[in-house]
Amino acid sequence: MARPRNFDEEDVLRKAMALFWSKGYESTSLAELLQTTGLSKSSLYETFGSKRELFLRAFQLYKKDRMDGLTEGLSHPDAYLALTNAFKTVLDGKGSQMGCMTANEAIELAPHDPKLQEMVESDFYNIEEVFRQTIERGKENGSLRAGLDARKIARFLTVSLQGINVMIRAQAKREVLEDFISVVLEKLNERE
Amino acid sequence: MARPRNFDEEDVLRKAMALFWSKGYESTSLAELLQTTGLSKSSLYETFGSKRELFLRAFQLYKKDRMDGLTEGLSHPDAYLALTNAFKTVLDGKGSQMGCMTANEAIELAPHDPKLQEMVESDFYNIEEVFRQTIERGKENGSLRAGLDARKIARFLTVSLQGINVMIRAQAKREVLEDFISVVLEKLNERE
DNA sequence: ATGGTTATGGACTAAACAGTCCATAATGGT
DNA sequence: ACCATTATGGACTGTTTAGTCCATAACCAT
Repeated sequence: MARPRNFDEEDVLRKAMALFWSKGYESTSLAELLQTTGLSKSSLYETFGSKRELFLRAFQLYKKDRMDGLTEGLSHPDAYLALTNAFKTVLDGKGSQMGCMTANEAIELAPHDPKLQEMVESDFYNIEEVFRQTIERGKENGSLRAGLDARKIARFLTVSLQGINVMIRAQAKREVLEDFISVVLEKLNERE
Repeated sequence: MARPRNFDEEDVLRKAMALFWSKGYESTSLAELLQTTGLSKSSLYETFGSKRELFLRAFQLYKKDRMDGLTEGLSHPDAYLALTNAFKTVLDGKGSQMGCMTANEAIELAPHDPKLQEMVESDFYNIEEVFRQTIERGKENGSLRAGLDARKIARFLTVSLQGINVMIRAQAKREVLEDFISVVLEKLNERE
């Protein structure tokens, strides 16, 4: 019926995501987006409408990808092992150098962009929730001590993760992050 | 002998700092800088050379100001009280909404700008050091338990602070941060 | 008060920016 | 094979960007 697209939308979104993730929104130019996605200007505008809309869709995809990864990483029945593993993965995972796109946008865009503030906030809340559920599960099956305040510890882990993301992006020494994570994880073990 | 400047250099730097702190480097235009400092273009370029050099000087001033504030906040002889107070101050302090400029630049500029990476890294190290010294002092005068690993806990506090800065900029609910800080501070109290 | 010196307003530039538009290319159904 | 439809390359636009430059203004020592 009509001429077909010669690109895959999700593929393009992932390439755009990597760029925005690495450089931020403002510092990523349309020219760069065109170059790394391989799209022409018309195709990009026809398909996504504007730089901002492209960004929003890329960011949504990031949130989904990351949440899927986190949920899967936390799926181990032993909650302590699950959480330990999740935190250690952050040091060597895919976006090891780039930190977390949500943390990046929390700093770059959230303060002056209500829409993004909301997207960032909801992502942080989702992270808190998946941590909380993991902790509840651990309390139930005995892999974490019963006295833990699940919500409080979940918030502790969520904010801790953002600290790690900042340090990663600043290229902090590995030992600093290892020390940090080891102290964070002690919180899950200690007797009161 | 010659026509005098009709502005105070440090005053201008502080105004520029506030702008860069709030909006980041790229998103702050020269036009805005001129408007809020009141300088003319010629004066700004004559005095500071370029947008980047102005930014660097503003950032240096920020680092100095903040380190002075932190050192003073930690001067209380009781190290536990000193640290408690320092963390609680972050919630209501001056740049309450804007987070920490160093954390902001860690995310915006450090990954692609070696000079800034270095400035950010050294700031984080200085924070770690002032925490460490406070902890050592606490161990000596009995306000903290002797078993603490000062460097490790100092790193824990440093990274924790960056987590808080991200959340503040994302306008996280106060209770989330209060929960976080309360867990962080427990680390200073607990028996092993 | 005049001259040497620096500060400053404002016109100017070149490049980069996001975004628009249209003529043409490529397709698949008939 | 042709038509209706959508995709695309590339020319084009208006704005904003950081930065330059020069003629003039303001000052202070003499």
